Amino acid sequence: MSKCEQCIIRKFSSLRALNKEELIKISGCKVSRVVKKGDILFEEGDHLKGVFCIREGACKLTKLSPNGKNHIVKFITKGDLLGQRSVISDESVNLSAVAVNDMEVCFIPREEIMTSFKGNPDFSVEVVRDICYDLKNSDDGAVNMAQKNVKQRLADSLLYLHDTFGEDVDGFIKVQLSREEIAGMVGTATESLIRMLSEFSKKGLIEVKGKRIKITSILKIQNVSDGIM
Amino acid sequence: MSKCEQCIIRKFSSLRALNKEELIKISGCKVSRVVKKGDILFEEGDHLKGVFCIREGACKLTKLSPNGKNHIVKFITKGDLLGQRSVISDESVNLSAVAVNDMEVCFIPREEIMTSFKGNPDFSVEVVRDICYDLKNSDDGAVNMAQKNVKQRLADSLLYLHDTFGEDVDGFIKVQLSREEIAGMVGTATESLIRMLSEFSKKGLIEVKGKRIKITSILKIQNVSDGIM
DNA sequence: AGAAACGTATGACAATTATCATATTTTTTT
DNA sequence: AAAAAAATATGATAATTGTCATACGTTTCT
Repeated sequence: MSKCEQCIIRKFSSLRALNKEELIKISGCKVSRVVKKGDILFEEGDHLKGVFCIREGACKLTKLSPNGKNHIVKFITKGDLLGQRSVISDESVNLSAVAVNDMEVCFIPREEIMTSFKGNPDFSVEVVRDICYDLKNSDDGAVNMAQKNVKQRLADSLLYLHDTFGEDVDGFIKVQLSREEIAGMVGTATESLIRMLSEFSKKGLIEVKGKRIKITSILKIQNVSDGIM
Repeated sequence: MSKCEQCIIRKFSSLRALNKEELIKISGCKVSRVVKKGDILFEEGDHLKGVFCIREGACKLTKLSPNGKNHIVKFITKGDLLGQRSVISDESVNLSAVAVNDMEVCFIPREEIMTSFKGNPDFSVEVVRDICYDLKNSDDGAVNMAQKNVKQRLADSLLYLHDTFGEDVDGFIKVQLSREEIAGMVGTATESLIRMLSEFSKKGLIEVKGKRIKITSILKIQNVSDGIM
């Protein structure tokens, strides 16, 4: 089993603020686990006993809307921590986490996180910084949802996916989502989403091959997002 | 000048986790200030040098959408702290704060907050808890914005206002907003909002007297919010 | 291989919402 | 108190988006 000290996640998440002793301690009690595509890490209402480190793969954070649709709030990818919010505030999670591809995750028990949080100010500042960043993004997202139309929101979602997952060798976004899932991100009906994807495709903004999507012109998509059409 | 130790705000915000010495120290360097209705506490992009304690009155947190409309993200009222996020993460604010009525606020310099945050684990846990709570609400809000229609969102906004400001003696919500401001909360055109208010009024869900709004049946509004119409 | 199930796509239509024009009312200013 | 400005209200219409029906293509299962 590999040690936390050498793990890449440490470099990019709030864990970077931990000292050697803390890392060794965590290394000893963490549990590694493989999560298959479609598997559920946790569900709305669950009480988490620790945080997940994503070593490989990605998952979506979803929330069941009152209308019965599954809304994708965001994606958590390699190098991210998952579950910080509810572990530290000691509340049940308000979102479900489902793997969008095969994952490899480590589980760090709540006690370890809290001990470091209370004992290591550098760590607590980093954790809060992470959560504040999420809060800022969430507020921005809410404004976009409220003020933009579906076309603009689709543009936003495509840019977000591109940003989060990057491109493969052919320039396609490195994640495969169903049309229904994308509709769930954008907040629209699946049929409407499909139509809009074809429209974007016809206008040469994107190229679609099955589930794979390539952004042909970031600038043009950016313009759509900003309402310049 | 009154002391922080006796201030009501202390009881309801994360400040309750501060000890006597910390409170006395803060008491000594805080600055009280009166903010008139319509005055700006800070604007998108500003770098805050401390947090505000709201002793009296309320302000709206708004964000200018790419479409040029002012979206109201939330309200901060008596007893709340304002600016924690950006003070602790040491980033510029992403929202503007504008007084919706006359306010009385205290300003606590950044250094005081950070010293306590780093030195008093109880306080840092409370602060994070507050921010986590905001994050949870923001995520929920984003989902509602994305998945609900305008009518449902108006119901949500009315319930939120009722919750946040309470009722006056006649049962009207204790805040007066322009139609444009409410439209900015809901994320719709002002004309659409006005129509929907009349519709709610005709159906007996609310009673409208000028800028004053009374919810006649919380249950019915709740049902509208949930899509039961 | 064939059937069933599912995801994707498209047409037709209805419902929702935005926009523009124009009253009407309220508030502010002079 | 009258005039001007701003906010509220309503009608007409267009644009956007959702819903239902149906067809087509893929995947899955036996």
